[in-house]
Amino acid sequence: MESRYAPQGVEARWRKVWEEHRLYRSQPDERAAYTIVMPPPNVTGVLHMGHVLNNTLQDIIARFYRLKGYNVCWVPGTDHASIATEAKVVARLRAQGIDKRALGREAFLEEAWKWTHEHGGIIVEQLKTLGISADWDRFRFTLDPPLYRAVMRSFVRLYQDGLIYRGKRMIHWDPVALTALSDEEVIYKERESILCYVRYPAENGEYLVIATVRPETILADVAVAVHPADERYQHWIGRRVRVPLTDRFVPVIADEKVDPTFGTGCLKVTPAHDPGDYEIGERHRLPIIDIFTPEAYLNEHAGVYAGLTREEARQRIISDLERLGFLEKTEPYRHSVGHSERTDAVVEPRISEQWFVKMKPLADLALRAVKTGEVRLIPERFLATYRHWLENVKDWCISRQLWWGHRIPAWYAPDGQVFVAATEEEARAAAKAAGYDPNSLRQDEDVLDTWFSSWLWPLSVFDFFEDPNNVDFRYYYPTQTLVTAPEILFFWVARMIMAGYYFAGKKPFSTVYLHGIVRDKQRRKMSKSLGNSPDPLELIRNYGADAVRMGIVMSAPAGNDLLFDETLCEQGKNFCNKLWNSFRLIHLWREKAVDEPPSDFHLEAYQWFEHILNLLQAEVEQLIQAYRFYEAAHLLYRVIWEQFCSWYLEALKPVPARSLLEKVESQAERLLQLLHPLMPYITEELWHQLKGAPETSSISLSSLPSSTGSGKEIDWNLLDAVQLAQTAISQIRRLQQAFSISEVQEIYTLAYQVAFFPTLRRWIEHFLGKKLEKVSSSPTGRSLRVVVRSTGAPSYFLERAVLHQEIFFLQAELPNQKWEELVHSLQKEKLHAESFLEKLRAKLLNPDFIQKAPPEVIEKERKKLKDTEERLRLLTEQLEALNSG
RNA sequence: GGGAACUUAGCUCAGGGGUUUAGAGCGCCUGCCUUACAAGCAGGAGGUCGGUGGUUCGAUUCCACCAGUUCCCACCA
Repeated sequence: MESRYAPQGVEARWRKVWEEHRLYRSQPDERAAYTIVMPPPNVTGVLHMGHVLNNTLQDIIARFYRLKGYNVCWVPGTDHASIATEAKVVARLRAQGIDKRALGREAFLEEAWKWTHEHGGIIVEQLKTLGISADWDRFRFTLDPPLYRAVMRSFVRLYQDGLIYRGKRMIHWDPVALTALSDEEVIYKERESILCYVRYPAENGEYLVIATVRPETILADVAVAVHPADERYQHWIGRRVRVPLTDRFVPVIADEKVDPTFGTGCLKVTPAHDPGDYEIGERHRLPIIDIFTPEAYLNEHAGVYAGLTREEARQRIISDLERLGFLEKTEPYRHSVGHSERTDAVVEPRISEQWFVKMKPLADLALRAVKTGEVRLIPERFLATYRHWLENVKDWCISRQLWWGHRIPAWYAPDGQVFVAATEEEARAAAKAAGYDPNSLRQDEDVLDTWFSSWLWPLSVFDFFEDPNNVDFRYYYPTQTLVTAPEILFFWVARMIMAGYYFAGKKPFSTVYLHGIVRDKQRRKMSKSLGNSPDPLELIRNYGADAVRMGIVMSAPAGNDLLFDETLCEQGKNFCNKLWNSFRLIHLWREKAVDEPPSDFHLEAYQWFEHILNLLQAEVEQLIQAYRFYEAAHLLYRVIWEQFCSWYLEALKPVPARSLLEKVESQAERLLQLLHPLMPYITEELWHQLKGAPETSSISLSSLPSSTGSGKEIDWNLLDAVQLAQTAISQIRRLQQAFSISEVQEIYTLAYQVAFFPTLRRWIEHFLGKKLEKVSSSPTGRSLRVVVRSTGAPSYFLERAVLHQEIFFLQAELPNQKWEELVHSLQKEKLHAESFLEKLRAKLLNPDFIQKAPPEVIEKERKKLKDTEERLRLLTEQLEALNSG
C-alpha cells in the first residue's frame, strides 16, 4: 500500500466494476423495498454543486438501506426540460442563421433530438463519477415512449374528469421564449422604477390624475376607475376623460378593486396588460386594446410608437407627456417585477387561449396528505408554506407555445370542435363517430409544461399508466423518500403528491427531505454568471469523489442553506488519507503479528473499542434514519480520527497478537460499513484489501450486523474508565509541555476510584511509559499535582454526565523559574475555584432552591460543592508545599 | 403587505431550564520529519451564547418586545 491515498485510479476502477456487474440493479423479491426516484436533471444540463448535494444525499440513503438489508431501488433519469432545452436549440440555430419558425416543427424537433443525443449523456456520465448507486438499467427520460404515453393518458383522464379545460385567460407571457408560463415560472424581483402622475382631461378642462409605473400602456387604456366610496371622485363617476396622447375618450367607472389610498386613488384600466385591470374590464364589459406584439414590441394599435420596445416606448411617452403638459410629476418607486424563470425576460400579462388544470380538487388531496402525516416534510417548517400555497393555488396553465415536449393531445375539427384522445387514431375515431371527417383534424400546436410530465415521475417510471397492476409498480410504489430542494416544492413536490393520489389513489412517497441551496462562502447563490460555482468534476479530479461527497455533506446541517467551501473537500481528502493509512497499519501488522496470547491491556482496549463501535453504530443509524447526514458525517469523522486512530490503534502498537488482530480487523470492517454510505469508493477498496474478496463481491452488498444499541450491553464503567485515563494522559502531557518537563520520574495517584485503577494504570503505562503507583497520602515537597476531571465516555455519544474526578501527582525536575510559573497558574486556578465555590454555596443556602429544585439537581450541586472543595484543598496544599519547597 | 427561520469562538454550525461555571470542525498559536499517515502527531489560545424586559429557586436555553440577517408568498397601479 502506498503511504498516500490516490483516489483517481481506485474510483475509476470501482465505478467500472459496479457498472459492469450491474451491482445496483433491483428486481422485486421477497425483501422489503426501499425506493427512491431521482429528481431528473435537465437532459442537456451540466453537473453543478446542487446536483452533487442532491445525489450524494440520495446515495447515502440508498447505500445505507442496502446495507440494512432492504431491496433498494434508485431510479435515475433525465428531464426533457421543454423551455430550457428549446431555448438552447433555438439559440444554436440562430447562431447558424436559422430561424425556428422557418425551419418548421418536424425539422426543429430533429435538431432538438440531435442536441439531446449530443448533450444528453453528459450529465449522466458526470453523475456516475460521484459514485452513486442508482439502478442504471431503469434509467428513464421524460420523452421516452412509455412516459410520453403516460402524459397523454393522464391528460385524457383529467380532461374527461373535467379537471382540464381550455380557455381564454390572462396568463404570464414570456416575450423572449414566446410562450405562456405558469405562475410558478415567474420570479418577482425588486426593481427601481418611476411612478408617473398623469393627467386625464375631461371635456370641460378639469382633469383626473392617475399614478402609473407603466405609462406605455396608457395607449391601451379603456377606462379610469375610482373606488365607489371615494368622496373625492363621486362626481366623476360616469363622466368621460380623454386618454392622453390619443383622442379616445373613456368612461370613469367605480370599482371596489381600486385602492383609494394608493397614488391619487384613480386607476387607469388596461384590461389587455394587467391582471387586475382584466378583471375590472370583465366586470364592466370594457373593450380590450392590445398594444403589444408577442415579442413585447408596441404594435399598430400604438400609433406612432409602433415598433418600439416597452422600455423605449416608456421613455418616449414620458417625455411626450411632459412636453404636452400631461405629466404632473414623477417619483421614484420600488416594486417587484415578474421575470421569466428561464429567460429572465420581464413577463408580460397577456390574454390568450391556453389549457389549464383545475387545481382545487387536486390541492385538497395534497393538503390532506400532509395534514394526516401520510407524507412527511423534513424539515417540518416547510409545512406552513406548503399549506399556504395549496390553499391559495390558482389553476395551472399547462400549455406552452413551444415544440419540444409532449404535444397536447387535442385535435380540432375545422369548426373548432375539440377531440381529446391519447392517440391520433382515437381522436380520429371519436371525430368520425361524431360525424366529422377524420382527415380534417388538426392537432393542437402547443406542448405541455415540463412539470406536467414531471408530476407523474414516481408513477411513470414504474409504468403505472401502461399497466397499473404491473409487478414493479406494486412492489416499488409508494416510494420511500424524495430528496430535493425547497425551490421546487410547488413546481414538483406538491404536484407529484396530487398526481399520486389522483391517478393511483396512493401517495408517491412517505418522506420529502428538503435540503438547502448550495451557496458560496459569501452566502451568494452559486451561479454561472457570478462564476462562483466550482466545477464538481474539477473538484472530483483534485480531491476524489469521496472527499467531495464528504465535503458537501459536512458543509451544513439539515434544512439550512449550505455554504460551500472548497477546504471542506480538502478535509475530506485528508480524512480519506487518514483512513487509508490506518488500514495500512493493519496491513503491516498482518506481517508482524505473532501467535501469542494478547496482553491484558490489548484485550481491554479491544473490549473498549467494541463498545465505542456499538455506540457509534447505534447513533449513526439513528442519525441517518432521521436524515441528519451532517451529524452522522461529523460523528464518523471524529470517532474514526480520535478514538480509532489516535487512541485505539496507538494502544495496539507496536503490534497486537494474531488472534486479536483478526478481531480488530472485523471491527475495522464494521467501521468501513458504517462509512460506506458516505464514502463508497475508498471503503470498497479497503474492504476488498481487508477481505481479499473477489471483484464481484462488494461492501455495499455486505450486511451490516444489527446494531446492539446503547442498552445494557454497553459496559459504561469501562468507557468511563478509559475516558478518565485518556483525559489524564492528555492533562499530564499538557503539564509536560507547559512546564517543559523533559522527563516525568514518577506518577502517583490517590486512587479512590479503586475500580478504575487497573485501567488507569494500563493506559498510562502504555501512553506515558510510566507505571502509575498508588500512594496513601499526598506527597510533601515539590511535585506537580493534577486534578483530572472527566465527564465519562466520549461526550459525542451521550447526554450521560457521569463525572469523575481523580488526582495525580507527578514527580519531576523543574527549573526554579518554572516552579514560579506553576505557582502563578495555581493561584489563578485557585481564585477561579473560590469564586465558583462561592456561587455554589450561595445556591445551596438559598431556601427557595432547596425547597423547589428537584432532589437530583440538589444532589448534583452538592457533589459539585464537594469536588470543588476537594480541588481547593488540594490547590492550597500544593501551593503550601511549593512555597515551603 | 403576509408568513417562516436565523442571531452561540475569527469562519461554519451543534446544543439545551440546573451537564464542575458553554461544544465541534475549520482557521490561528506552540513544540515535534516519534518506524500508518507532515494530507501527520502532541498541546494551546479564543465566547459576558444579538439587545432589553418578563416567567422561574435558577435562563445562553422558555415568553414578550427591540435590533439585525435571510428565505418564501402576494396583481395594489
